[in-house]
Amino acid sequence: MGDVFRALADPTRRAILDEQTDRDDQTLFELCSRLAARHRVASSRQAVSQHIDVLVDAGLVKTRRDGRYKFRHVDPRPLERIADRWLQRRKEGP
Amino acid sequence: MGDVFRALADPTRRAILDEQTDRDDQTLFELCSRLAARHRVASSRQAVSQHIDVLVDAGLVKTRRDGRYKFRHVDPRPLERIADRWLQRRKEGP
DNA sequence: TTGACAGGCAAGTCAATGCTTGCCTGTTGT
DNA sequence: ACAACAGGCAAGCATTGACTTGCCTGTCAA
Repeated sequence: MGDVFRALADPTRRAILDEQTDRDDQTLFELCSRLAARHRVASSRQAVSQHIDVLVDAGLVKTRRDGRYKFRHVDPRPLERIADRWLQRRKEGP
Repeated sequence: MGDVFRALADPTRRAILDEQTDRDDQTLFELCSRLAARHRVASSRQAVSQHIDVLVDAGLVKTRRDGRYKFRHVDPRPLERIADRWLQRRKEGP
């Protein structure tokens, strides 16, 4: 579970999540070019690939193979319990 | 805003948030002993102090001076918008 | 079949960061 | 006043982690 927090710590990985949330099922090359164009991320293909490994390990990204392509999409479920962890003392009522 | 994610990336800092959420307004020494006793965190006083600096910079912890004591309490507001960032494609309806 | 393409693996480099050590400032109680 | 206590500052060390480089595997189209 700590993997989720570590995965979110890097701004490039957050940009990857942003981009993949905006456009699902991108290939690695497509993701790289869109990261460069729309998020000012100038990382190499290998760097992006390694970031995605971290996101996959954290359970935030799922992959699907199709021939020589590999598609990735965001799984936001691990995020849903993050904020709740320290909101126990929230004021009751609306 | 990226400071919040970076602050949450370290397990010791998450333990500090846990402990401070459980018992508000602790001094540094009190926090250290409780971290050791209840969270198996064996960090020195200076290490804990530096972690708290990171949490303060992220806006997750507020401090209040009272004489030679300094009390700290969690401000969970920066966390409330974290999860929402990547939940845009959530299924609609309940 | 073979060359081009999508992606993966592994070692090495370099900067960020968690932690320690030693010393200093300010406050309180006797 | 002064000793004990709560906390802060700064330099140094060691680990983590992001990124690059070079090469390899597997797939598709001409």
